[in-house]
Amino acid sequence: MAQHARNPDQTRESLLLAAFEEIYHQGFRQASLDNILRRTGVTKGALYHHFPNKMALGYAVVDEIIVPHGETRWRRLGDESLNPIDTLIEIGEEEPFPFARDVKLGCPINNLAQEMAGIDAGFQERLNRFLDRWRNAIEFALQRGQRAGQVRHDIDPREVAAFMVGAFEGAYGLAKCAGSEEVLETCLNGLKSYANSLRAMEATP
Amino acid sequence: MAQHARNPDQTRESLLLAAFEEIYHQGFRQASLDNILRRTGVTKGALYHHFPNKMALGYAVVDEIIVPHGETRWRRLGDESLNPIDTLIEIGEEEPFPFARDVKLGCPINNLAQEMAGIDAGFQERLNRFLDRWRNAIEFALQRGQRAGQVRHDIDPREVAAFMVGAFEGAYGLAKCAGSEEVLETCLNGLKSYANSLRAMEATP
DNA sequence: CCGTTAACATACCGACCAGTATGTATGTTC
DNA sequence: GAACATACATACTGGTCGGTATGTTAACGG
Repeated sequence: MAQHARNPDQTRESLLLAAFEEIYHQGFRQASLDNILRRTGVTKGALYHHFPNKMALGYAVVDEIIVPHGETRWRRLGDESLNPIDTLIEIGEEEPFPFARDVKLGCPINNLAQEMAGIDAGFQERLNRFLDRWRNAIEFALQRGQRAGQVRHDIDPREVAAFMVGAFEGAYGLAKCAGSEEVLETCLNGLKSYANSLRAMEATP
Repeated sequence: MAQHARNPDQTRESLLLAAFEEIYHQGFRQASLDNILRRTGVTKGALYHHFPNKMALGYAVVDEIIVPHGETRWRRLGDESLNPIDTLIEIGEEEPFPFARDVKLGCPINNLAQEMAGIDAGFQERLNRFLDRWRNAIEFALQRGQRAGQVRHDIDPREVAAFMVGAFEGAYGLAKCAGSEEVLETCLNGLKSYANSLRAMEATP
């Protein structure tokens, strides 16, 4: 039989992308390897040459696709030249993922976290680590803002950070269930108002 | 063979409860009918006597167990003798479900909503209807609070309601992924602070 | 040119799963 | 007490799934 083009990196990459799609639409446990193979034209032998099992493929999707892309969103929070509240609001207004074309699919990270937490420790640890780093990034940015006089001093940065991440993921979750861009807009507007309420009062000179 | 006790109502009820447990732990699609039958001692013939298929069993769990119990939480928001912000804070401090003994299992409604939205219209419609009613209950309570001078007039009740429901479910989602009561506490404290910030300023006489 | 290995391809397996076919015991009605 | 419906029980089916066993082909080092 005609062998396909032999390019291991490319094969691996297309498997990761197809697996991401399948997992994003179906969840990890409902994701079918046969579907992924059908999507790519890769055969089962090739798949199991690159990954020892389904779990490892799932972990690779998280480690190499979902998490790196998610992190680019809040990386900017570390920029000390910016007002952290402005940055938070900008982040909220951006398109979340290039993946997430459709609000009906929700947030890939939240989807997986809700599905796999309590089921598989490997997934849970990866996703929780991501969410924890996200919370920390916000927390540190708010602390910096407090020192710079941009953020109110009567708020607890750790508490606000956890609340904001929760509210953000919750907004995408609600919108997914509602299947509605409008619900997402409404929730995110609420989040934006909240973020603005964290600003330190301008000292009117 | 020795027939079991013939009590159709009881059989149906125990199926619903076992199905709820299985779905709560595994999600609907991963829930195994054989597991449910094993949990109850009910046989497959009995199950399919009471429900035409797995989907109908799942819908019944939502309609007869999950939604009714969820609604008891915010039913109180309609009480006009109470300050709606006090009520919201109290609701946030209550134990969420008698089901939800364990923060690691998350919120049954959110779990199902995230799993089944976009997969099955019957589930999605039921869960979205619930969440929509919840948002409306908060919205109306806030409007009433505004008229009564208990809630600030510079907020949009609809926006705040969506934001709060999202933040609430998001808090349970984060805590589930973190597997941590502490994360839940932190998020809910943030939500509580937010709720307090909605109070109308006391007119100092 | 030969041996070895990486990179696949094909065929198959046992487990599980939703659903069904068929049988049977029990209570109710006339 | 016969007819009938309800409330089950048992055994089985077709399909899907993750995973494996066993090839085969191409590239490459010596």
